[in-house]
Amino acid sequence: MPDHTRPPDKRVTIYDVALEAAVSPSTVSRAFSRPSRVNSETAERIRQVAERLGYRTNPLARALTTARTHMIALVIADITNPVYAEIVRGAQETAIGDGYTTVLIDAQESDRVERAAIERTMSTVDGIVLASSRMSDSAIRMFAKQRPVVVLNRAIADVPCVVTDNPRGTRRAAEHLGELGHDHITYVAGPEASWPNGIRWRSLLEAGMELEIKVRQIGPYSPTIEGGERAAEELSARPATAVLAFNDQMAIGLIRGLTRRGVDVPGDVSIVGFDNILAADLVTPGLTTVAAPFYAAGSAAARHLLTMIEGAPGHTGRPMVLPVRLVVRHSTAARNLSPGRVRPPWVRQRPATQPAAPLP
Amino acid sequence: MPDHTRPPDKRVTIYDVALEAAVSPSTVSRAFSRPSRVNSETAERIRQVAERLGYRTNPLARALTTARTHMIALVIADITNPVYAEIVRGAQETAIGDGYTTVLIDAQESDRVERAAIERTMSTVDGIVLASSRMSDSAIRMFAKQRPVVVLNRAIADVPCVVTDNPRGTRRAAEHLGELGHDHITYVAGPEASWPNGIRWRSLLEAGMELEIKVRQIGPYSPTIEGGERAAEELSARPATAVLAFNDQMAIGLIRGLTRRGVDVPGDVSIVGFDNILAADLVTPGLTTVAAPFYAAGSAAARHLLTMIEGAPGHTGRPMVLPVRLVVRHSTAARNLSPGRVRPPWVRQRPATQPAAPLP
DNA sequence: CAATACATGGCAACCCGTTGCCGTGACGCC
DNA sequence: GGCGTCACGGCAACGGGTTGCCATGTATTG
Repeated sequence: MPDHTRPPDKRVTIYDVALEAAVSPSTVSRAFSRPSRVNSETAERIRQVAERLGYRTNPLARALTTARTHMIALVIADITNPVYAEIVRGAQETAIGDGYTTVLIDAQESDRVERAAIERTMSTVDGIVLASSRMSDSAIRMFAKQRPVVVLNRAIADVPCVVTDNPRGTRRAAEHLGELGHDHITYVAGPEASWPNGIRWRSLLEAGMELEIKVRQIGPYSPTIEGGERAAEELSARPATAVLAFNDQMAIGLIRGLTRRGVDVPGDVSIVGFDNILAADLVTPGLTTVAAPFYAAGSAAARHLLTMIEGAPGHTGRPMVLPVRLVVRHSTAARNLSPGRVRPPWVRQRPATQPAAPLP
Repeated sequence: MPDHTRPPDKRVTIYDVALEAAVSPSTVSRAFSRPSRVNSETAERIRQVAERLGYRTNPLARALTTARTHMIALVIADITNPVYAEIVRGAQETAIGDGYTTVLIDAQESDRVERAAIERTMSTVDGIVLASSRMSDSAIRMFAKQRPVVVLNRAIADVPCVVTDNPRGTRRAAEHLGELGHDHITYVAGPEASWPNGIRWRSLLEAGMELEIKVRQIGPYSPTIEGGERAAEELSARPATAVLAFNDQMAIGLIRGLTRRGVDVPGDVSIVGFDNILAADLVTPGLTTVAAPFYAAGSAAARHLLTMIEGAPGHTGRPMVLPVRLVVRHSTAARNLSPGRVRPPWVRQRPATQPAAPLP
C-alpha cells in the first residue's frame, strides 16, 4: 500500500492537487480564484481533492502576480495610549470583515521609528492607515504616492483624512470652563509633531477670543501621565485656575502632580482632558474630558482605505469629521472666589480677577 | 534625449538594475543577499545603481523561494488590556532588532476569532507568539507543528513557553493578606480558558493549606472592570474580608463596585490584583497587586521564537519563568476587629473569627 | 611551468500561483 | 449540412527574486 502522507515540511501546492485530480494546475488555480470559469462539477472535485490533501493557497505566491496581499498596515503613535486600542479594534474588525489582515506598527512617538517601519512594511501591504502620525506632511505624501494611505487624527491636503471634531471639542471645553466662571485657561501642550495638539491650541485661541477668556500655553510635554506631572511642576510656578490638557493621560498626571503639591482639584484648579480614556473615570476626581468615537474612527479609516484599495479614488476633499462630546465629571468646578475662604498660596500670587460675566 | 524616468507604477526590479549595471540579475540578487559572494567593487557599483534607480527588494518575491517572510505574528487575548501593550513593545522591539516585522492580532478573548486569524496569517509569517491564548492545548500543538510557536502566559508540554511566576505571586499575595490577619481569601476568577486563572486558583489553594487560610472561589467573570463590578454584586451576597482578583481590571471593578455599595476598601475588604497595570496606581485606594515584567516577557518570547526560526530547536523543557513581586499599596489593610468599631452589615452576616495567628 | 585552488559571474531551474490566449468539442441556428 | 457561439480546459509566459552548478580567469603552490 503506497504511502499517501507527504512529508510534513513540504507544503501542498496546486500542482499536487492538479496531479491528484487529473487536471492542469491552471484549472486548480481557477477553481479557487475564478470558480465561474470552470465546470462546477470539476470545481467541486478539485475542492474535495484539495481538502483531502490539505491544500491551502499560498498568499505570497498569489500576491506576486496579483499585487494584492490582503494586508493593511495600521501605524499608531503609541500603543501604550489606550485610545489606540479602540482605533485598532475598529480598524481590525472592518478589515477582517473584508478578508484583510492588519499589521500593527507602534511608532513609539518617534518619527524615525515610524518611517523605518513603514519603509520595511510598505511593499507587503495593500494600504496604510496612519493614526496620529508624527511624520512630516511631505513624508506622508511621499508614502501616499506609492500606496493608498488614509490619515487618522490629522488633516493633510491631497490625502484622505479622518479626524475628530477638535475645534468643537475645544470650544465645548472652553464654554464649560467659562460657564464655571473661569476667565483664564491654560493649555498644556502635547507633542509638537502632533496635529491635534496644534489644532486644539488654535481652536482654544479662537474660542478665547469669542468667549472673552484669556488663554496661554505651556509645554510641550510628553503626552503621558509623567508628562502631566512635569507640567504640574511648571504650573506651580505659573499658577492657573483652569487647565485644558492635550490629552487625558496628561490631565491625569496633572491631577496627581497638583494634588501631591496640595492643590485641590477642582477646588483650586479645574482640569479638562481629551479622549475620555477608561482611566478618566477611574481617577479621583473623575476627569472632565472631550470624548471622541475612536472605534468608529478606526473603522471609518479602514473602510475608506479598503475602498481605495478596491480601486475607488481616494476622497481627498474635506476630511471626514467625527462628532465629539464633552463628558463632565468632577475635575471641573466653579471658580472659587468666596470671600470667606482662605486663598491657597496657589492663587495668592496673582491679582484677583473679576468673575467672568455669565455667558449668553 | 531619452526619457530616463520610468512610469511610477512600475516597480524597479533586479532586472532593471542588472541592465543598468551591466551584470546578470543573479549578481544583483547576490549583491544584496550574499554580498560576500560577489566582488566588493561590483557590489558597490550595483548598490549605487540600485540606489539611483530606487530599487527595493520585494520581500514577497524573496519569501517565495526562501520561505522566510521576516514577519512574526503576535496574538494577544485583548488589546484593551494594558498589560499587552508592554508585551507588544517588548516583542516588537526585539523583533525589529533582528529585522523582523510584527503582525499583531487581537483575539478579543475569543477562541474562535483567534483560530481564524491564525489560520489566515500563518502562511505569511515565520513564527507565532501566542500571548494568553484562549485556544485548547491541542489546537496550539497543531499550529506548533506547522510553524515555530512560543506560548506566553501559559505552559504546554512540548511547546516552548514563557510564564511569570504565578505560584510565587499568589503565595506572596496570600502571605501578605495572612500577615494582615485575614484568615479567609476569596478568589474572583477570570476566564476559564485562561491558563493563569487556573494556576492562580490552584496556587491559592496550596498556599491556603500551608498558611492555614481558608480559600474559596467565585466566578468566572469577564476579566474587565465591568466583570469586577459584577463580582462586587455577588460579593454582597457572600461577603468576604480579603479578595484576590484574577487581574487588576477586575480588582479595580471590585473596588468601584464595593465602594458604591458602601463597603470600605480596605477597611472592610482588602483587595489584591494581578499585573500592576498603570491604572492600579491611579485608583483610590491604590491597588495592591502582583507585578510581573511583561516587557521582558514579550521580549523573551520573541527572542526565543527568533532563535527557533533561525533553526535552533525549540526549548520545550521547563517553561521559562519570570520573577514577580508584590506591590503593596492601599487596597489592603489589617483585618478590622476593633471592638469599639461598629461592624458594617458587611461582616455582620458571618460569625466573628479569631484573628489569625501571627505567621512564623 | 604545470597543476590546483579560489574568486567571480552567468545560466537556468525553481518557488507557487495567475492569466492571456488558444484548441477542442458540444450546441444552436439558418 | 455548414457555420458561428460558447463552455471548458490546457499551454506557457509571467511576477521577482534565489541558488546549484558550471565556466572563466587569476592567484597559489610544488
